This record gives sequence, structure tokens and C-alpha cells, in this order.
Amino acid sequence: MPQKSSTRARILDAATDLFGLRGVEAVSLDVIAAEVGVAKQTLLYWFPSKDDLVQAVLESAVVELSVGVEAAIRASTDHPLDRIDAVVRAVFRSAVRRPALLGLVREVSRLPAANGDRLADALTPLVGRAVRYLGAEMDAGRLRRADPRLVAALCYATVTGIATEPEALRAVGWRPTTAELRRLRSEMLAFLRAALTPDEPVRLVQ
Amino acid sequence: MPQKSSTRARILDAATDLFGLRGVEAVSLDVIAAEVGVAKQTLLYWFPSKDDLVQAVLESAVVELSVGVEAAIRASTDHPLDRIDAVVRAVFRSAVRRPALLGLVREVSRLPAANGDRLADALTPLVGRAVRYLGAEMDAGRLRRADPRLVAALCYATVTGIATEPEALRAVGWRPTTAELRRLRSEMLAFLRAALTPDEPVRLVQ
DNA sequence: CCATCTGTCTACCATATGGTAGAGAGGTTC
DNA sequence: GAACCTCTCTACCATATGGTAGACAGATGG
Repeated sequence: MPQKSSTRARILDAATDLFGLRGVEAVSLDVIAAEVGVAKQTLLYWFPSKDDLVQAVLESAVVELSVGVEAAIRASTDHPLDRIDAVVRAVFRSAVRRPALLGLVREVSRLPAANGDRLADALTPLVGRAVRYLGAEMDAGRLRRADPRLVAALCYATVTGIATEPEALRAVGWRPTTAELRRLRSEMLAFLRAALTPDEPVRLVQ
Repeated sequence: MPQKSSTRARILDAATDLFGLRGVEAVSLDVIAAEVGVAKQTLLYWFPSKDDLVQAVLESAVVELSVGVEAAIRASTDHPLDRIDAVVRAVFRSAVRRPALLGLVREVSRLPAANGDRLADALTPLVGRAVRYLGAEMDAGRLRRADPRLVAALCYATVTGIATEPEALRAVGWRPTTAELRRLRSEMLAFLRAALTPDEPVRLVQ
């Protein structure tokens, strides 16, 4: 069934980019169908409703992101600073290759409840695992002591910041080149590392 | 003209919240009108088109955010770490009081060109000023040396991270209380401070 | 007391949207 | 070769959307 997979995959692909870049509610089935070069009803043949399409897009996006992250984790040393670094870099690579992916993540909080909930079911264990990992490394003294959930949120914010900032900055007139982006990423990682490294005198703001 | 202002203001208010939380394209004029308790045509009387309404919402949001930030800057010491701290706190206060505000900012990059461009015209000088300020403070050795545009982006990411993370984390099962949020904010500010403080040995990732 | 102006409304309209019904083309199986 | 299956299409449909036309109520002012 080569034809079958091909059309379905092309629809999923176009929908991922359009949903991620413009927002789920802003993109109509007609637009997606036109982009793929197919009748809307062909689209509805493969995905019986828009909700089904959204669901499929989210699931494939999670898989696409996870694959890169898992590989990066396996390839990294076991020091948490290196591991976090590797994960952030992996997500960054995904985001550069496919800006829509993190756009989708950012989109989650405004999804209709049904889709959002099912996605939450998929993500909760992943986040839980990360939080437990960070907590254990803090106990071992290899990360600055803090609420591990906060650190997870900080990493997430850094990553989405790195990945979606260019887009936002473009809106205020800064159009970074690829080289600038790479440097920006390195500096951002250095900041993250500085923020997470333990045993440095930090003036806490109470 | 008390009646006049009142209806217009109520429309602007409801539109700000709905656009910011659900996205501009996802919210119809009917929904806004119903929320305000007024006929759609009353809304179109005050804002001749949806684009006009969006524009007005963006402008008032920029003003609302700027007022708090400017006040925080005036009230802070002139040390950049304190000043950044004050600005971030001010934005955070705005975001807690009105979660839609940062949602709108996040929304900018996917706005139709006309609105996006006009907003960019309003924001570019503000961002430019911040970047020049950060650069000067780095030259004076009071901030870690880096690309000031990056630092601006980092602060922005931190703020939107702080402000929109709760929403995103709720989607993965963590429902932070107000107290947790406050602590989370403090820790995040400490991280930011640690990342920006100069003269600390930082292991740079090349 | 008439004219005007302001603000809100009811009644429409053209278009776009998500979705249904069903036909037909091409291959596979018995 | 007839029945079936897979895939794509054209033709619709009900609803929702942004927007227009114009009526009506009340204040204002000469």
C-alpha cells in the first residue's frame, strides 16, 4: 500500500506545519487539502474529523521530538549538566529543522479539552520521569538544589525561548542569521549551565 | 459620555482576555459580544472591523504592560541585576493579574501581517532601548558579558516561561497553588540572577 | 417641538467551515 | 467476469463567521 501511506503522510506533514505555525483553530481543512493538492474529502477519508487529524498530528509530533531526545540522552555522558545540554540541543535541532514542532507544543494549552487531555496523558509520565531524574541528581549534589519541577520548567522555557524567540524577535525587527542563531544557542546553553551548576555563591532573592 | 466609554472599555476588556487566552483567530466576534452581553453590531459600532479590534487590544496591552514596567524601573536601584529583577517582577505581576496579556505577546508572531507590522513598529524602539542598556551595563562590568540581544531574549523567555508555564504544566498534570507559584517565581529569579551575574567561573560550552 | 446626534438593536447577506452522501476508477479475489 | 475493496473525487448541506442596512429609542439643542 504505497499510495495509501503516501497521501496520509503528506496530509499529516502539511497539517503539522500549518497547525504549528499558524495555530490549530486558524487553519481550515480546505487550506490543508489545497496545500497537499488533494480534495478535502480525501483528507476526511484518512482522518474522519478535524479532531482526529489534530490528535494524529500531536501524537506524531511527540514521537518525532521524543526520538531525538532519547537518542541524545543515550549518547550523552551521565553527568546531568551534559545530559540536559544534550537534550536541549536535540530539541533545538528539531526546532530548527521543523519550527512547527515547538509551535505545536506551545499550542497545547489552548487546545479543545479532548485533545489536550489525551496529550496530557501522553506527556505526564515523561515529565514525571524528568522531574524524578532532576531530583535525584540534586540529591547527589550534581545540580543546584531547587524544586526539580521548576528546573524542568526552566529548561522547557529555555528551549521554547531559544526555538521560538527568533520568530518573535523577527517581529521586532531583529532577523538573526543562521550563524547568529548558533551562537545564540551556545550562549543560552551557557546561561542554563551557569544557572544549574551547584556550589556557586548565588545571591538569593527572597 | 459615561455610557460610551463603558461599553467600549468592556468590549476591549473581554476581547483582551479572550484573544490572549484562546488566540485571535479562535475567537469570533459573536463570542466576544455574548461575553460582554451586547449585540455583535454594537461591537462593530465601536470597532468597525475585527482587525480594528485586534489592533486596539494590542495597543492597550502594550500600554498596560509598559506602565507597570516603567514604574518598576523608576522604583528600582540603578544596578542592572536589581533593575532586571524589578522588570521581571513587574511583568510577572501583570501576568498573574491578567494571564491574557502575555498570551497576546506570544500570539504576535502568528498575527496577520498588518497587525503584526504595526505592533512591531511600536515594540522595536522599546527593545532597542533595552538592548542598548544591557550592552552598556556589560561594558561597565556589572553584567556577564554576552550578546545583549540574547540577554533580552533570555529575560523574555524567563518571563513568558514563568507566566505561561503554569498553564502548560497544568496540561501535564501539575496544578501549582498560588504559594507554589510565588516560590517558583523566586527561584526562577534566582536562576536568572545567577545566569547574569559576572565574574563567576562559567564552564562555557563551545 | 422639531432636528440631529449617539448608541443599541433586529434583520439580513455572502462566504467559509466542518462534515455527509454517494459515484466512479482501478485493482484483487474467487 | 462478477463481486469486492481501496482510494479519490464531485455535489451538497447546516452552521458559523465577518460585515452591511437600516430602524428605533433617548438625549441634546435651537
